[in-house]
Amino acid sequence: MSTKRVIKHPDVRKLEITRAAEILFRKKGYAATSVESIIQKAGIAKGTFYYYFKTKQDILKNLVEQIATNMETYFISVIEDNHLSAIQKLKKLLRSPEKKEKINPSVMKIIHRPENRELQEELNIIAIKVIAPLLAKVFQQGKKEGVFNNTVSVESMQLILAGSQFVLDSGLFHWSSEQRKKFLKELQRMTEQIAGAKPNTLSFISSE
Amino acid sequence: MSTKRVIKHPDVRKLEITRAAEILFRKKGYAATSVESIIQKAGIAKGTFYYYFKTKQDILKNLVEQIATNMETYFISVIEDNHLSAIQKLKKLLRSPEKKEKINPSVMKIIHRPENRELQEELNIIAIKVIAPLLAKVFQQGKKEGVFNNTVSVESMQLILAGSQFVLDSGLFHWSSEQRKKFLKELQRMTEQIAGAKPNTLSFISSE
Amino acid sequence: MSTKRVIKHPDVRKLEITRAAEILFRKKGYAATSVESIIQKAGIAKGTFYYYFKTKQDILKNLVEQIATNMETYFISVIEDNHLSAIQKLKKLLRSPEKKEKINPSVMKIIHRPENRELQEELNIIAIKVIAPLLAKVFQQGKKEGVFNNTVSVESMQLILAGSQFVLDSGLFHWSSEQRKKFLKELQRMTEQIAGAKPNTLSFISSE
Amino acid sequence: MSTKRVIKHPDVRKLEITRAAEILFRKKGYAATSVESIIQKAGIAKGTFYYYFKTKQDILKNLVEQIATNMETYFISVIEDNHLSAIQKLKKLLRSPEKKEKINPSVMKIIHRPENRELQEELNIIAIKVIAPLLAKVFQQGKKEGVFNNTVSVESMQLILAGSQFVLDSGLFHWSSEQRKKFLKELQRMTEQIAGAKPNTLSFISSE
DNA sequence: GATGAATGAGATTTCATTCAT
DNA sequence: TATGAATGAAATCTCATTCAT
Repeated sequence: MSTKRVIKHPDVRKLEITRAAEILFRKKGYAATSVESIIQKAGIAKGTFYYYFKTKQDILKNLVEQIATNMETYFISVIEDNHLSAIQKLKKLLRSPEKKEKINPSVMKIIHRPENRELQEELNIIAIKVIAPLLAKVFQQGKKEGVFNNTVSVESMQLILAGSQFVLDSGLFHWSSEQRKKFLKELQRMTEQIAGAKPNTLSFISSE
Repeated sequence: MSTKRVIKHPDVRKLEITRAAEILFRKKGYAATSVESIIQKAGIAKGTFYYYFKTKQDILKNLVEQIATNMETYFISVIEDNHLSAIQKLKKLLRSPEKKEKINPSVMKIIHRPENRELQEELNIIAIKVIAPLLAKVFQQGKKEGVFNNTVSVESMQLILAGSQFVLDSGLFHWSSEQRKKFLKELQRMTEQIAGAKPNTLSFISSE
Repeated sequence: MSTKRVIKHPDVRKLEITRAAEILFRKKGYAATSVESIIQKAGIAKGTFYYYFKTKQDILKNLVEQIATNMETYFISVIEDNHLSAIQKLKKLLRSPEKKEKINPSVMKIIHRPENRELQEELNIIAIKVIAPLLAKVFQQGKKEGVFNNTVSVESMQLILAGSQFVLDSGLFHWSSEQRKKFLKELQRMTEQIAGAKPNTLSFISSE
Repeated sequence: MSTKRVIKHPDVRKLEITRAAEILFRKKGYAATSVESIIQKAGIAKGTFYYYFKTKQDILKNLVEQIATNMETYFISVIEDNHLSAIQKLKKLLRSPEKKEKINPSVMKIIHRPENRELQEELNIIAIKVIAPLLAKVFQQGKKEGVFNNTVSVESMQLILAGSQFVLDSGLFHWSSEQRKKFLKELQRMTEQIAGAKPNTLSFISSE
């Protein structure tokens, strides 16, 4: 029954466990994911889990911090790149595969639940409070570059971001791919209207 | 010691239990609410709960159906009222106290969780699929009445609805009342831009 | 496997569980007694245990309070009986079978452990702080009745009580019955010396 | 990150671990002290602990044997010193700082617990069986020297020893310093009465 | 209709111990 | 000698659900 004891570098092991947990959290939610299922997926013993994480909550907190840091770092790195135009930055930030890896809406939902209230702060900061202002900055740059006519307020940015995330990325709705395309097209149009851009300036939004 | 057995009309009893559950679900989430706490709040015995509801899930399903029906009925009643202009209808639908009672974003969140997957359909129908198209209809009426210049697509409506709900009504963010006002103002402006309305046509959006 | 569900009066059930726990606590100590073993001895399911007691600690606390109350009540009842002489009271208090049932040195030891620190107060009150003063009172009565020549201070009483309890009743030593007799004889002599009584006035101390 | 591997003389290392364990056992009890906490206090790795001690029990056994040997050696060395009078010996044995270091009531309590039954014998020998008889011998010497009138039986000695230890040195009671003084005074008086000594012959008992 | 005692599967967590390096 | 990652049995506790009354 018992497999041989395999020793790995702590960082590797910890990452493996985190990955296993992440997958399960996304699939079944935090509460419905048992530590038992995590260790089975990770191929470790119960004790190993608790060697790396103090509690089940702890692994969630880890996950969040990781994502938060990743996201912010990535966004800032793009924004501070002086070689890029506003449009180029938006492309990178909104639809690039790099971003896909970092943002993690389902984990956000987990965290937002009242029983994880202590972790909310963290998320307030990233998703809406950090990312949206950073995006608003890029739109400002766009206005300077003459590609947008309006100033986009941080609040508008937050509303748009939240809306698209909830409708498109939350996984709560099961849209057909046509419906999805329609949504992205409308999102593009809305954003162009709000920013005062010429039609199709932001066409990359709707091309997945 | 033991409380007297109190016999009530089944419908009354059932409603009482449902109300107790609703309050707790909103406050602590579905998973974190124990049947024990529900019966305590409702002032009944364990067995009584299971006399009225097959399972814990069952009471949630009940709650959803109830809300869904209430909401849809209310929206349709307003929309079908031929005496009202588009603006009047929007006022009633978006900011009236009657609506406040019926829409229930926290229950929606409960339901949307993966472990309650069977209940999602229901909510897809109401929140985004039913309400948004109904609102889009009213905007269409508004265009006919000459108060809006653009057609507002169902999808835009859904994005705006989702965004405002998530940011403002989810209870996940703790905005100051000024920030809240700023959001509502921006929401108003965004909606006016999208609908192609004159500034302040939809001022009621930002007057709580 | 599963036996039929047997429903009993809560008081009866609670007492049964308490008794089972008491026996195991005495035999193996508090820490070494698992809830599992308690429920097996009591013939109940895990849940039933936690239906009656919030935690494992809780049943210990219960036990203590029970003993404390019993003991004090009994001692006071004897002391306030005006028909009895000091000697008669001491007989009743020190060696009667009624007392045997109430005092419970092994539970006292459990409680005195540092990890149960919160429960110590309780015991300070009974064993040393309550009982010893009550006994000292009886010795005072004895002096008035002319059977003792010395006043016995509360502190002396406490030291004697503690010593005899630790050596004889703690169960930590495994004395032969002769050794035990010798101890009781010496305890008798010591007490007589301290109280200033004629030899064998307190002979009942050494006659089990 | 990882601390350098420090190599020490085995005896030194073993002593360090033993000391760490002793402190923790006294503070929190044997069961409540984890091997983890011991290695942390000792600044070593898990494996190192198990290199020096077979099991957790093993370190306790070590501790006991050490204490037992120390104590007995010390007592005998004092008793066999022909230059000292009985009173001088008692002074050394009962209240000297050397003794303080060697006797160890809290470890005794640990050991006396039922789950450590195998270790009890050891302690029966020291605390009550070895020390008390040795003290009784000194009282005998005192009688020969004319300073005591009565023979003090081993059993009386054991009762007094146990009582004073339990009440005063167990740490289970939190006496004020006045109460403590009162106890010592009464202990002195009791002992003098039992030994048949003139008042204040044993005054050193009550002078800490 | 209503009660609440009883259930038991399963969840989280602890910790003494092992073993590959 | 020394390390610390890995183990897994066992402990405590939760809670939706059942059922005799």
